[in-house]
Amino acid sequence: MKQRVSALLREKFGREVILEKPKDRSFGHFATPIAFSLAKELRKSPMAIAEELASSFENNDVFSSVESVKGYLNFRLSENFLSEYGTWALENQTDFAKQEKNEKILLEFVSANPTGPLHIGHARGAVYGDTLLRLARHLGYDITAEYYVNDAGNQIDLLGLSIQLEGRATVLGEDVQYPESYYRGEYLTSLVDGAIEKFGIEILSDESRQKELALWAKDGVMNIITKDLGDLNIFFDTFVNESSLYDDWERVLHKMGDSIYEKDDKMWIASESKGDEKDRVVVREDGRPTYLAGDIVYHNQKFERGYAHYINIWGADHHGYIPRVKAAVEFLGYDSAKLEVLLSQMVSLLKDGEPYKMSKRAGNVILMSDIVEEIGSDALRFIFASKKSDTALEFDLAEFKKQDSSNPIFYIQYAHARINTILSKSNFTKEEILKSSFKGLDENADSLLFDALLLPEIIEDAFNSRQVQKLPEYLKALAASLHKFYYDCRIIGNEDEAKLLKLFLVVALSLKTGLSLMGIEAKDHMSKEEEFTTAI
RNA sequence: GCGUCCAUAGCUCAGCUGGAUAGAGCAAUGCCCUUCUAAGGCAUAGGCCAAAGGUUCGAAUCCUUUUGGGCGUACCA
Repeated sequence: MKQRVSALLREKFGREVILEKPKDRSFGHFATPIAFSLAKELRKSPMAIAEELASSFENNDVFSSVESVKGYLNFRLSENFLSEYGTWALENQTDFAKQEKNEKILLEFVSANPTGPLHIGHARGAVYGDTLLRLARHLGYDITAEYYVNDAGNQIDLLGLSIQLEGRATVLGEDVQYPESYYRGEYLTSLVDGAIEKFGIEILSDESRQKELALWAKDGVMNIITKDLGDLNIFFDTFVNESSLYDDWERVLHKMGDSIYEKDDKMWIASESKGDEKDRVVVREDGRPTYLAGDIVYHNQKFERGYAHYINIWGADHHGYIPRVKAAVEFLGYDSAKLEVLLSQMVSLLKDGEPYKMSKRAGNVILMSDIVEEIGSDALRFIFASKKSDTALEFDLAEFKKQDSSNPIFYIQYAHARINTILSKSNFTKEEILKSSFKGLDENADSLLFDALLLPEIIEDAFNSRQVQKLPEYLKALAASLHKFYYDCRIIGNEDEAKLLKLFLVVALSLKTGLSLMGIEAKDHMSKEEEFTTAI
């Protein structure tokens, strides 16, 4: 819709025209301040220019009116245009708001270490990534969702140790000495049980078998992680194991040539020359690769797979890591501009005023699965998707648990359910409704139709700007328009009942499509919990 | 110290590539169910958009500085 108008104006004026949505619908559907920018070069007042431009728009299929107000050019879309578009949308529901971008994108997100269940901070990145994924798919991108599994390195050794400690303390009843860092949590008990079953109880005390234990255990942890993600409707296309990449190490080293050098018995990458603060160690004196080494092979492998664009979603605490990875990509001979790193900021959770410090190594984590259990996947997804991902978010768990009108997901679901209820109460059949015309709608109805048809622009804008919160913001506003319309205008029995129902079908389509892009299923009915009143 | 992100209503947050009177939810106050689910609607109140400069016809938005925060600044991930 906007593209159409925008293209029309571009053709007419021979330049890109800024198109905006006026705050007040009485100004029209779209507006442009173009007269202000033309004022200088034409040496005329914006008002005069706007007047001239407005009067040049006669006999137009798209606009019913073009007016100049205080230098702005305000456009009102014609009934014909809106009506045809609305009808098209209902006839092509699955294609509504879809596009064919046809670009191959690799989206890597979550990638939490396979050493424990996901916590609330991971959930934010997961929701952000999955929402982007869904938006991109809808826009026709050929996008792959990938999870990078860090199944090599210190954290894996620590997993083996942690299982042994847990087992020795709880099963063998030993008085164990805990080191400074080790994992703890309920999931370890089931791993201990599984390990005993698989390897026999002696594995708990054999330090030489820690690695073996860990490599077995990480698969169990990955099962927990993918199950938790599945509960949030998040699914990955591919998993890449860090451990599988090191066979390639020699070749990748060679590929980077002089940018890798040896000093003090260690291997370094000359990342400082590419904007990093300093050069970094990639292989230690004892031959063990650092974390960065894994990322170098991994990114080489990514680029060799040949995508047009790469998106990584990282926790914001890794932001300092971006320059060195980009440097490595450059050294490998690729364009680091193709690699886009998006950050998912910290989530701080309060509970009765107590701040929770989120650290995976401390025992005191808020498990994502616990929150999903308490408030549900829909509410969690909605709240995370509603906030800009790159700004810190703080919320109180107590507030989060409320399941009333303060929860916007209920508000939107209620709007969708309302439409469904009215449809089922109407005597008109779906065919009759679809056959009726949008023409002759009053201003409020016209405005609602326009709002509902705005979804395609919102989706494209949300993805292009990587600001997924634009979608929930839009859905909230559309639901509000629907609720208000519903209150003001009785549908059943209205002389325009069929066409109003058709209008509602468009609203429902946008709500449903929008929700599905957030991984939320639109509800047709809201069941209100019975309130029992005590008899006196 | 350096890098980076941020600062908008009492609270949690929106505010599109600069544009018409600064927005929502919660909390507060007052209304609206003989009417399609009141999980709803309406109204009131609440703001020197952290501060100061600058660019512009026009700034919450862009630039600089200051103040106050988060995060990073590892051969940890």
